[in-house]
Amino acid sequence: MAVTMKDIANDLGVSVVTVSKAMRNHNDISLKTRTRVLQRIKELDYRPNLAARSLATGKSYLMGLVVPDLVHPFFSLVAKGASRVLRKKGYSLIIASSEEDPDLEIQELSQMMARNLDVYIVASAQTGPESLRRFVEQKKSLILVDRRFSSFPAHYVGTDDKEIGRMATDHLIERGCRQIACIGGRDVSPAMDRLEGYKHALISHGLPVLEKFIVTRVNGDNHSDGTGFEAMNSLLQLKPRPDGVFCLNDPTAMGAMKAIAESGLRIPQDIAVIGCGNVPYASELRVPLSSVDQDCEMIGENAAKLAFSLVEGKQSMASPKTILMKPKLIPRNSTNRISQE
Amino acid sequence: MAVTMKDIANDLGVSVVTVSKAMRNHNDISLKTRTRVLQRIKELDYRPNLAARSLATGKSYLMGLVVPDLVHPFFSLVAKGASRVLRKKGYSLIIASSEEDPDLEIQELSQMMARNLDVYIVASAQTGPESLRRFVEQKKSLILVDRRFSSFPAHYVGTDDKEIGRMATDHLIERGCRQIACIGGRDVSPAMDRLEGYKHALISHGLPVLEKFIVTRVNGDNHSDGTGFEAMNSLLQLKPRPDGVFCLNDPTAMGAMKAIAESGLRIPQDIAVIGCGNVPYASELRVPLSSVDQDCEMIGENAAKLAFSLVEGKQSMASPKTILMKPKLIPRNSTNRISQE
DNA sequence: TTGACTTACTTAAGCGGTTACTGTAGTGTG
DNA sequence: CACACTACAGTAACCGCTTAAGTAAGTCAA
Repeated sequence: MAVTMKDIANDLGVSVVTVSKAMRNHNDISLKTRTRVLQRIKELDYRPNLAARSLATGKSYLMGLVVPDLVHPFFSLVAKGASRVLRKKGYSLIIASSEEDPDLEIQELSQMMARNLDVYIVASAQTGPESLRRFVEQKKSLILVDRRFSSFPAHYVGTDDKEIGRMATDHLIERGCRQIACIGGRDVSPAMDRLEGYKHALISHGLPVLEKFIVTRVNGDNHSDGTGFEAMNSLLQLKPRPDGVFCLNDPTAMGAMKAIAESGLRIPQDIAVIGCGNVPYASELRVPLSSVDQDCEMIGENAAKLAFSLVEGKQSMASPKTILMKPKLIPRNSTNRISQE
Repeated sequence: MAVTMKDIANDLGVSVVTVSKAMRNHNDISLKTRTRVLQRIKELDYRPNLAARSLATGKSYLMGLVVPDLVHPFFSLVAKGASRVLRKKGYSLIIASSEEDPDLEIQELSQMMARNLDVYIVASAQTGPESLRRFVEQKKSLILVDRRFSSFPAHYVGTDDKEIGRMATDHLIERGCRQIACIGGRDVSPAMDRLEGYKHALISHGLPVLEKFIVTRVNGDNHSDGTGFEAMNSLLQLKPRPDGVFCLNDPTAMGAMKAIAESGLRIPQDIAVIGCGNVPYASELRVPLSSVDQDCEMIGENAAKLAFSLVEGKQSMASPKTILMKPKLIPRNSTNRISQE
């Protein structure tokens, strides 16, 4: 069996409580004793049993992260950012993937609740906030990332999605596009907000908002599905054809680019394409893809930092905080119409 | 506070032990009592406190996964596969990233050991097995994935890397390449084995193994670094120039393709390129990349299954098991010289 | 020199479960 | 009808750690 406090206490002829206190720098232990204890701890390579500590303190020193898809770079970057912050404070991260399935998400969260995690960070696949309410009821600390719900007050870390929509659309307009389509997901807050930004940008440039140019699909953010490809193919049938496409995320943009390429049209000369998320391999695609960067790692970092302020009682669930990253335009060849005219 | 067994016991006028036994289908509880207990459990949405259970049983119902880079699709797919298996059995997964730093890896593992995880699954960034020995000494269950160490007997789940090397090189030869270079990592077992397979394939086709055609770098498996790019640039200086390149992994291949493209040469006509790992976006790259698929998810699944057989005592650390996936060639345009002759 | 404080440590209790042992009806056996 | 047996439930102890409440010795001012 592993070394316990008892072993150390016996070796040194003190009580376990003394060991416990010495270890955690309580101030009613003499320097001499503390030194002896720490010395012995080091010798035996002792590490406190966190399950026991958790039981005694009611804190688990664990945070949970539930994402819809671990393989999507967006979420793995969020995980990486969060992980980096937690590590420094001796916390560990339990990660679960909901595979975009609302029921599975709830199941994973239930599992986590049995472990009494200190904070739950969730990029939710729910269509509404109902299932999440019981968190708040059970006084659990919940932080939403990426996706939020109107009329559900909760801590949130994400990106200024309206700004993303504006930024991407402005960029296409600036590059000379006038028939600008939009492809993306549905029902999730980032998609809705980006779409709103898109419309706003069109209007403020005096361009019409055409419903036929807007294609939304459920789960439009997945590598494996053909959302972008199919949507683009249907857009290519239209007259006039779009000369620019804003894809609400990069995987969709990849599908769209494929469709354009297969139809024999050129990117960006015939149709310019811009995505969002700035996946790490955006520059290596068939045409290097312009995208709007969201600084995913910072989203993770900020979520973790917010998590700590919840644990430490500096923030409460009662007054939800919202942290929005500033998006950043990364122009690449897929919208480079000026130099290639 | 959350519902405890005590609450249920009080409500029903029985002892906590009865509740505990009923919950876990012990056979010395009457059907009637069991039903009442389960009923009440459901009503109150009770979930046993896993920290307490862990303390009492010595099992944590947690498995740990340490990978060098969570954002690399290979490892996130492994995580996904493992996660899927664990979920079904009520286990959770603690994931940590070592960022390819051996010290950080040890630190993360120490953290995990404090939680008494049931099994540790590691894609190690160590250069040797020394630091891992203490696991075996402390009788911890350890499973290595992807990378292993000679002279360190441990459970291992990976791919038949020599076969990968043979397969990729054979493919290039079959496509007419005769000057075949190889770019990849160093010091890690997959790289060494694939290189061996590469040499073996050349030899068995009567082709010479030229050291100048073999470029190895430490940490050659990272998106952000320029290993593939730099290595390819140096290869392009050689006379005769290689007409085919086997990159030990896809990110390296992406760098190599970039270098080739920038030099004005064509893929695959002038130089064919094949990678390994078959990243999800391989088909969307500037030239769709031929690759050798490793079935990463299955690696994760198998590691998790092996983990359970360790937990259940069906396997022991004393007789390490090795599970190798069969690699699969996925030809794409980057080696498509026949139809484009 | 005595009571009031400190300082440094210990004892007791409990966190929420589990396991091993005990006890008590009811049942069947010879 | 005494006996052993089975079925069911309860009691006690413990997992390793923390917190709160002692306690004993030393320090100091009046």
